[in-house]
Amino acid sequence: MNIFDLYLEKIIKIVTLASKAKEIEIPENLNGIKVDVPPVQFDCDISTNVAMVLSKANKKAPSVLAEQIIELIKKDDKEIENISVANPGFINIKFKNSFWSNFLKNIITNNKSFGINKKSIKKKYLLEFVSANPTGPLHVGHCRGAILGDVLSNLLSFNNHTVTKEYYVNDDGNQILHFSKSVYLRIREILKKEPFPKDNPDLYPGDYLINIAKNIIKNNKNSKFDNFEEVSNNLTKQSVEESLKLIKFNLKNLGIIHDNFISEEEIVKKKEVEKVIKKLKKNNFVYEGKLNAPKNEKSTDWKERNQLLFKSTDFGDDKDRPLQKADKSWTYFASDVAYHNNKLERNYDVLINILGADHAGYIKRITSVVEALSGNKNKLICKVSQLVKLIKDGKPFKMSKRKGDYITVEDLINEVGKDATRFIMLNRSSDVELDFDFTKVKEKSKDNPLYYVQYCYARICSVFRHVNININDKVNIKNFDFKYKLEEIKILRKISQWPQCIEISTSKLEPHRIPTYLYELASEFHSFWNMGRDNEEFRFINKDKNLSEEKLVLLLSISKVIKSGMNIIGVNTPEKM
RNA sequence: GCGCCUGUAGCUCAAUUGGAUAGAGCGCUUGGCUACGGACCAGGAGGUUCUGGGUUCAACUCCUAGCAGGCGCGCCA
Repeated sequence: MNIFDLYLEKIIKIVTLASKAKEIEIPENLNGIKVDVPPVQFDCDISTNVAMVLSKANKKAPSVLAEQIIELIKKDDKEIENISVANPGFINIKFKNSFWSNFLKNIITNNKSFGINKKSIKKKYLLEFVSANPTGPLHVGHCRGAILGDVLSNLLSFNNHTVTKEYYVNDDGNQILHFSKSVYLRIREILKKEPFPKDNPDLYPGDYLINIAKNIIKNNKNSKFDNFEEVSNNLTKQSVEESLKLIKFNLKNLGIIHDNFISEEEIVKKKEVEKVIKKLKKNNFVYEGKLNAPKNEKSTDWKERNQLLFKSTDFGDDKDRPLQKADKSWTYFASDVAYHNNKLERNYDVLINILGADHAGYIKRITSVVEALSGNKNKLICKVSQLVKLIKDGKPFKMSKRKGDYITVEDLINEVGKDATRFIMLNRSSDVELDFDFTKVKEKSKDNPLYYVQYCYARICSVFRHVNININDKVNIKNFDFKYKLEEIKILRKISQWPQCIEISTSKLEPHRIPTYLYELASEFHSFWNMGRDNEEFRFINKDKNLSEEKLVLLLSISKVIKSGMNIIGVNTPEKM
């Protein structure tokens, strides 16, 4: 039940009817009309700008027109206690108690669907996220995008869309070869006591490779590991598998489970790259040509050559993008083009990619390809998550792949925990860089907004324990005819805004609004709770049984919204803390 | 040089996709625990929303020109 949508429909209906009766003029497009949350100082529940939008067409001052519309609304609606005009022409509405009683009754009986956006058309989404190279466990840098993707998936599913979560495994190309070579050298180190070359920047120095090497030795007792070329194929495959094991373990610890893992190598092997290039060629999006040297400092040794290019400049990219390397093997981009064609062939309505900030420069070319292949500019949405700045002991902490000293997801979960990690990573818009202060999150965990929200839920559970009601049971309420105090109405207003929070988070793919909302709701609750300290009237458990029931319904609705929101962001709501 | 992101209170950030007197946390400061859980609450101080111009009933939000910071800019993935 979205009361803002409800009243928007109502108001549009009222002005449309009035225009038919020649009482007021309306323009063709009524999109500007909105029903919104009024500022707190007005003590009203909803507010509309309808008079301001229609004032031009009626050649009347907004405040004058507003008075006229107020009369129309009053005639139509019996649930309004007070309706008034505020400068420069807003119409503010305050509901009767009965409205809120009905509202609560509605959300308690339909608590599972409260917040779902019922207007939106159900779609099939493909969400690609993480897709980190399978060369080792995940580190903190991967975390933010991983959590963002997972929560977007939850959010879309919550709104009854179909979502497939996919991980693209880059198990082909030079990096994988270097990785496999590193594993080989670790194996030699173990079997033949040959020291691992520490100074080769192409190799992967991390200690986790030793474990991977050990596992592979265990599984290949007959192999001698005498010649890299001989074992390379098999070894690469097994090394990637070992890496994926680590990655899946990390993801599971974060509470993330993908539906599909798609292998780049498989796509290349199946000649899907050739297939898609043929398709693009037919439509003149691929040609043989030369590229200019890139305009950065390290482009001194640039050699111009003829090569296969995708015409991404047709779609607004800076330059056309190469599909083939000098040795005629495919570029990363080429196989990614094939992968995206593969996605398109699986008939999804919308494709979403979650990328780290360091890959943002890649967006234009890949959206261009999807547009070229599908003819639809909005088929692929790329969402960027900005960097996480790690801070330890008040100082920025730089991770270095060369030294192998980076913080893994495992370290993070062990130190901070899944819930705190998810809540903090989500608490900010993905467009801004995030400060992740280790020492703070660990030491001062009481200042963590996660606990503030969880504490709200735990307190509610504690009340229910006192009256011997299981909070998860279906609660039978006989009487819904309650009289609410202003402080309680403030909580009800906040609850009524939950569907809006979901709607905006979903349409903009911005889940950070959810933790923000939950914090605000929890704040309303804690504030009310503390009023019961001085004044028994405000306590939830009361000698007057009817009064207690009224409060318990209110509490229950808060707990339902908190739980629902925490479910979406994938964080627990313990009943005791 | 070009592209993307950011610029809001001392610090870290919100702001319902253009609304009314721009809000929180931390920090500073004054107060509140014999309680339905103090992991909490109430109050105070703190603002030229980076700058200039434009669009309109209305701009933190949109357009434009700048300034500052971050990220990226082979045939690496």
